[in-house]
Amino acid sequence: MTDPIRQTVLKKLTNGDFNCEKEFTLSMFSGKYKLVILWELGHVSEMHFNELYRLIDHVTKKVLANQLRELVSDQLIKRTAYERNNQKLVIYQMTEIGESLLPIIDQMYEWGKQRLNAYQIPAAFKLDVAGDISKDA
Amino acid sequence: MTDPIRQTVLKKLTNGDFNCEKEFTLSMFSGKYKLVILWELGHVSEMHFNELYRLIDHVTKKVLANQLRELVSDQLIKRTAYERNNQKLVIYQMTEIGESLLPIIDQMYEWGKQRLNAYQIPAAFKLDVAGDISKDA
DNA sequence: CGGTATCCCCGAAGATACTG
DNA sequence: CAGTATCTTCGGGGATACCG
Repeated sequence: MTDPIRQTVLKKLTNGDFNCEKEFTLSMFSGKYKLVILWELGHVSEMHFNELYRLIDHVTKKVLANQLRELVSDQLIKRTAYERNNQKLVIYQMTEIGESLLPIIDQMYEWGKQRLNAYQIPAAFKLDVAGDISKDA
Repeated sequence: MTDPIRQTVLKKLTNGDFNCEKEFTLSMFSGKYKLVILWELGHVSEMHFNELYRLIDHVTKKVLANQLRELVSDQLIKRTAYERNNQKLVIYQMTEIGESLLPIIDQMYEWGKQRLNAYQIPAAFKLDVAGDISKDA
């Protein structure tokens, strides 16, 4: 797997499934948990599989593994395996390319926050969000 | 239908299906043709249904109607029906809220362009893109 | 710890035909 | 012109169990 861009994406490109480069960008983070993963990895230097697994509500290992695999093959994050005390460990961390995406994600966060505030979203949601990395209480 | 936010989105909000406000933002344009629609409407003052239909490759009327309906109910675009010479006409145009999303879409366009250039995407795609509203030839 | 392997489901999108 | 109405397909994601 030396492909610079994920196979499916390439296929879509050649098929003309993307109308434009913005759809290409969209495809980078359109998986259900990709934004959270990028967000979290954008705030710490590294993370283990199970850390992410525990952090992200309701995700299954299979799906998480999948999202991570795609993010890796899109070169937004990188995976490093090593060993300590006969224990196999793996860390995930952002690449530069992944980091270059963070400003966009930040803007998405801000836009959503503005918009949700404007409509007084039910407390149920606000509680849920409190678990996320938001500075304001 | 006086709902400020689309039902499905609202349901997801109350269910806690969104981990964060960035996922909410994502849901605004994650339909297959929403980015193009917003992009096009962002560059002209208004557009008819069939103009969009002809402009967007491979979309079916059903799907286009669906995407438009959701964009309307998310208040990103607005729909106006009127009559001329016994002909029913409809125009779609951006709302202020929709326009506030354009900077993000622009950034997505730029990011994708950078990234695709870095990998010399096949000419087939570049031709496809040429049909889009891009200033550079 | 860091994943696979199966089986299943559901909803978005496609194909095609029709309408006021 | 601006859509509906059906029927079908497809694949991302969920549930659960197992593995080195």
